[in-house]
This record gives sequence, structure tokens and C-alpha cells, in this order.
Amino acid sequence: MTDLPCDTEGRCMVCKDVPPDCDVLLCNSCSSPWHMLCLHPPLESVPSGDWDCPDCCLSPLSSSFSLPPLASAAVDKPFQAPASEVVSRIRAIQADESLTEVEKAKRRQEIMSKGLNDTAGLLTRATPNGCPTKNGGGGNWNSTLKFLDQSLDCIFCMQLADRPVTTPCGHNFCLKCFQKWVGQGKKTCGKCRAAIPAKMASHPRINAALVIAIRMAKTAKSNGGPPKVYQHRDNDSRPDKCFTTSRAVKTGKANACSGKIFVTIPPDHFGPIPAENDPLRNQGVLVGESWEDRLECRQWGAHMPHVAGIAGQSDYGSQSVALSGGYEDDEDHGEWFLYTGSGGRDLSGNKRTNKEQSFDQKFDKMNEALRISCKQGYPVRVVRSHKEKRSCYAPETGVRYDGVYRIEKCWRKKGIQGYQVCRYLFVRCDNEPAPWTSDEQGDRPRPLPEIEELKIATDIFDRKLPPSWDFKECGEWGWMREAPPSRKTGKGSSESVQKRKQLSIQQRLLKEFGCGVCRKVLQQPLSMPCGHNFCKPCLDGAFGQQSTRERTGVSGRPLRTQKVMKRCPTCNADISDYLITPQINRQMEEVIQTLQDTPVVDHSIISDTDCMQGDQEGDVKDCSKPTSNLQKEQNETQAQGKNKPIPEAGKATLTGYSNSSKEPATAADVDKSHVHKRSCVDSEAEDHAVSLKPNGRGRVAKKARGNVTKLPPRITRTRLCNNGDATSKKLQLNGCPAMVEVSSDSDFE
DNA sequence: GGGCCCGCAGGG
DNA sequence: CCCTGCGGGCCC
Repeated sequence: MTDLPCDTEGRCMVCKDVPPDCDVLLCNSCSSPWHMLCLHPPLESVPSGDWDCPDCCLSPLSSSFSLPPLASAAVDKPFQAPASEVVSRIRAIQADESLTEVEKAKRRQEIMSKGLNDTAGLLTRATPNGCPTKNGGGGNWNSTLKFLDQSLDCIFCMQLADRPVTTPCGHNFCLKCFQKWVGQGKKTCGKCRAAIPAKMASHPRINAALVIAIRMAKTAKSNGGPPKVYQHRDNDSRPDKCFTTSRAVKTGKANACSGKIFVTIPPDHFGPIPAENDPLRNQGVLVGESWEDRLECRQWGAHMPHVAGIAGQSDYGSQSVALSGGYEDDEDHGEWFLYTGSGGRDLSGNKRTNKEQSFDQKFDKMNEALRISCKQGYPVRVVRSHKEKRSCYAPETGVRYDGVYRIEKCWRKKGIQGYQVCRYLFVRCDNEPAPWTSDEQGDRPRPLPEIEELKIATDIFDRKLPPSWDFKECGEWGWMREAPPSRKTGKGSSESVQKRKQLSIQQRLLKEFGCGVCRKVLQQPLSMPCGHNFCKPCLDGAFGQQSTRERTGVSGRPLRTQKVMKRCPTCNADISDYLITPQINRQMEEVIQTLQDTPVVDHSIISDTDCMQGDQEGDVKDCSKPTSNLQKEQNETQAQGKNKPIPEAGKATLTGYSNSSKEPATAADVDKSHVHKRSCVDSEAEDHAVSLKPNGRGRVAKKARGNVTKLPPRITRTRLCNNGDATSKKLQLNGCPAMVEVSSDSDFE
């Protein structure tokens, strides 16, 4: 028989009666009220000295616990005061006949919670930005932890809060205790009786900062030091991004999905992303890492698709999923969840998503990919987005990597909206603990949860094969069979990706840092506002250094000086103003120098994507256009009052832009200060990529789903910067881009 | 906060 | 080449 205290309404949790005050005993340590007659053995009279309740006697933090110097400094008087004083104050309240029982309870709670409230303040001090500091080391560290340890107890079960949730009044509860409490219809805090907002009651969120604090407390207890804490990455460490539209420039985001991928895994890589595939940080993608949005998440390889919730291939398997609240049938229990397949929705009218289900889902496409991962027992990476509002386990902001799960079963059932949906049971199987638990270890194999809806399910699919990813004898999850070889690199392993990267540095150098005029590696690079780079000598040679021209009238009378029109050799943008005082891009120069100093390895193994595209695509070393002709051509163009395509432009194809986005990051990619990141050698190609769209949908002027308008083949309008501020139009003539009208330069802002 | 719009990646 | 997609910004 266990001993239980009185609840917040003063009712004994053993006999369920409200005992008279004379039969209530207050614990010296935790001040909780106990019904003396229901204790084991029952107490007939109030003990003469201080009395500790059974919980505190069992607890390692029993009455012998004394406040350490740091903590006590931060604590309010009542908590610091002798316990007898607290007891006497509470007794005084109990004896006050002017108070109702509810008021008494409230006051009692106030006294009892004072110290705890202040510990919340201490926690804040110890963990600015929600992340624990490590400077609490030494004596202070341990004392702080001890203190935290107690203050982080759940109000109900008195244990360190498991999956802690925090009410707006600042009290912490285990998620389960809290849900039980509100499930009983309680609408006030169990501690201080402050109202719990309905939203919080129905959708509590795990307090991530507390999870870390509790884990630290635990780890420190066993290891004597603070554990490693994963912090949110800010954008400072992000290399530059790819801008194409003016709107994208504003936000710096819209086209970031073409931004660098920082990890060297192929897109069809299964399982966690290890340190060896993280050349920038050499730590891999860690459980609990979070990013601002899906675009940034993509850059770290946790979940590659920018919109879709499922990454995978229908004949190969699914590598990752996102829980973003897009499908209302989803059900999240943290260590396991029920996921809904994709499809079944009407996406006509150029929509990306649609909440309305309008037909049945089938096990095809991505849904089939998930089923293959289920069949094979592959590890599937899971990210949770803040957009999932119904789950307690979703992050408050951004997108978080939560580790790998296995799909144990899948089936179909009628969804909430009445159409058949594919369902998947995901169960966590990661070596690192989940972001919401304070466990120090990762998952252990656990029994499958009971799924009610299986009773009404159809097309139930269970794994027959032993899983590819399983818990090994060594006590860790890992591959039991060889991980499926990547089909994207053609080489199979992440090592080859690494190797490829190493081997191609020289090529990359040429590709990333080629001059748009001489096509050699840039010397004294000048970066134009339009994003194209040229050697300073090349531009000087092409335009001369004069920015204005003196003129004389017919009579020999001097006229106003005229500005010399200078246009970007690649995209024809007006760069006259920029060339008045051109600044050499020193950072780029340094990166080029560094790359040039890197020893060359065997070139024969370089993959085709790394190689330059050969003659027909504009070889870097091909100086086919003498720079001296350039100015002549420009002048002619101006003289005729219209723009002509530049001859090489037609030669180039869509290489640099779209390929580089798929390729692993290089040392060159870390050139943070350089805004214009795209290939210069393939700059014409790149221009195509922008105007044609890298996926080759260039001929589509405006696409309304199911109603694609095709324009005539010879003259194709490929781009209309028409986001409310129409800026420029480009015509494509026989595959050569030519600017026909530039009403403003906002393209480059 | 909801509707609308659309760039983009990647599957098929 | 077309289709799909649990985004994200902007406008209202």
C-alpha cells in the first residue's frame, strides 16, 4: 500500500475524504499536506519535531538537502526560512476562519510555491535563450543543478518532470500528469490555481528548455558535468544563397532551395547523417537540431523536399518524412506516431497543397516508397515542424530533426474526411534520445502500441523480413544488412561522394570562379550587382577605364559629357555605375588562391557532373571571344538602339546552376561574404537557368495546373518579373537570352 | 489568420 | 515533359 498526500482541494488521495485540519500534517521538506490517519503506519498525534513525508524520505533530495549558496541567493525568503516557520504560517492560514477552504488552499499553495517560482527565475538565468549555459561549472554548477533538480519536479507526481510542460503561471508538470489533470475537467493550475488557457489545456507543448535542463541535471549527477547541448543554428554560418527573383532577394529565401547543400549525403541516403558527411562541422546532423524552415532543413539533408512531406522513390524506399500538420489524420505520440500518406487531394488551380481530401489514397508513388521502407525495415528520418499545432512534441518554432524511426506496419482506413488514407505506424529507433525526453540514452526496442483503428483497417501490411535497421547486441541501433546503395551518385557510398569532391577541386575552381569574359580562373575578380564575375583586366580591356565621354557639337562647341554605357557581358545589365569605382572582391580572391594551392589528385575519376561541359557548352579555357571585340559589339548594340544576344550565350546549357545545387559543398562554398554564388564559367548557361528555369520548363509562360499555355517556339517569353513590381522582360531568341527592356534595376537589389 | 500565388525539386 | 507537393511570402 502506498502513501498518498492530500490533493490540491485538501482531499486525501487515500481515503478520498477531506480530513479536518487537526488531522493534516505538513511535510517539513516539501510542505505537502498529508492525512495523518492514512499514513502507514497511521499517526495518532502530531510529531514533536520536524516531519518529512514518505516521498521526501525516499527521495535522495530529502530534508538533509540544504540550499547551496548560489541558489539561496536567488531564492525568496519563505523558501529559505526555517521549515517550522512555513509550517506555522500554513497552520495560521488553516486556522483562519475568515477564509473559505478554497482561499485557504490558494494561500497554502502560494506559500509552498514561492520558492519554486523563483527557481524558474534561476532557471532562466542559468539558461539564457533556452539553452543551458556551461559557465555554471565548478561548485556553482553542481549546486545549481541540485536546486534545479528539485524545482523541476512535477507538481503532481513530485518526480523530475517527464516530458515537462509549463503553464503560463510558471509551474511544471509531466505531460501525462498534466493531461490527466485537464482530462478530469480541471481548468486551473494544480499548484497555484491560476487559470490554464484552453489552448494550453488542449494542446500542451513540451518545454524544450526544461527537457535540456532536466537532462543536464541527470547527466551531471551521473557524469559530474554538463552534457553536450545542441543549439539552434543561426544563419550566420550559412553560405550565401541563390537569388533569382526580386521577391527572393527581399526575403533571401524564396530560392534558397537552390542553395548549398551542406552535407555530402546523396539525396537517397537512408538513416542518420554522420559526421563524415558534414565537412563543415564534422559532427553530422544531431537529434534536436533545428532550422528556421523547410528550406534550411533541406540544406542540412534531414529532409530534402521543400514542400512534400515524404522523401522517397516508389521502387526504392522512403528516406525521410516531415510532420507538419498537413494531414489531420496524423496522430503524434512522440516515440511513435501514425502518419498519413500523400495524395487524395485536388491540386488544380496551381495549388501546392489543399486541406480538402477529394479522393482515396493508394499505395503508389510516395505512399509506396513508405511501404518499401516498412517492408525492409529501413530507418526513416523524421522532422517535426512548428506547423503541426496538435502535437505536444512539435517544436514551438522552426523545423527540428527528431531522429530515425522505423515503419512497423501500414494499412488503409477511412480518414476523417471520409476518403481512404494510407496509414503508417512509425516507431522511434534512434541511438540518441528524443528532444522531449530527459533520458540520457536513445531508444530501446519497445513493444508496438495498440492501434485501435487496425480493427477497421484494410490492406494491412506487416513486415515479414527481418528489419535492415535493428537493435544490435552491442546495445546500439544499426544496419543489420548493408544499407541500400545510393542510386543518385552512381557510386553507391557516401565515401565516393567525398572522394569525388576531393578530386574535383580544380574543376570546381574553374567552374565556380571562371571569368565571364576570358573564361579563365578569375584574376582580380569584380563581382557585378547582377551576379556575374569578371577579371578586372578583362573589363578594363573591354570598356576602358573612362566612365564619361567628352563630346563636341557640329560647330566644335563642347557639349555635355556623356556617360559611357557599360553592360554586363553576360546578361547585358547596366553596370556603368558600378564600374565607376569597381572594388575587387578580396574574399573571392582569397578563396581562389586557397583552392589553387590545393594539390590536384587523379582527374580521371571525376564524374561528369563535376567536369566542365566541354566545347559545345563553353569550355573555360576557350577564349573564343577576344576581349577587344567586346566593346565593339557593345557599341554596335547601342548604336542600333537594341540589344543583340551575345554569341556564346547560345552555346551554353543548363549546367552550372542546377547541377551545382545538387553537389556537395566545397571549401569554396564557404565564401560567406560573396553574395553572388552561382557559376561564373557557365554564366550564360546560368542565365539560361534563370530565364529558362533550371528544370527546363522555360517555354511555359504561365502555368495554371492542367492548363499549360505554350508559347511559340522561336520567340519565347521566358520570364516576367511580375511580382507586383514588374521589372524586366527577357526574350529568348533561338535559345539566346537577350534583354529587351529594363525598366529598373530592381532585379539586382 | 486565411486565401492566393508561384518558385522550385524531384518523381515518374 | 508533366505532375505532385505537410512552403512561404504577400495581401486582405
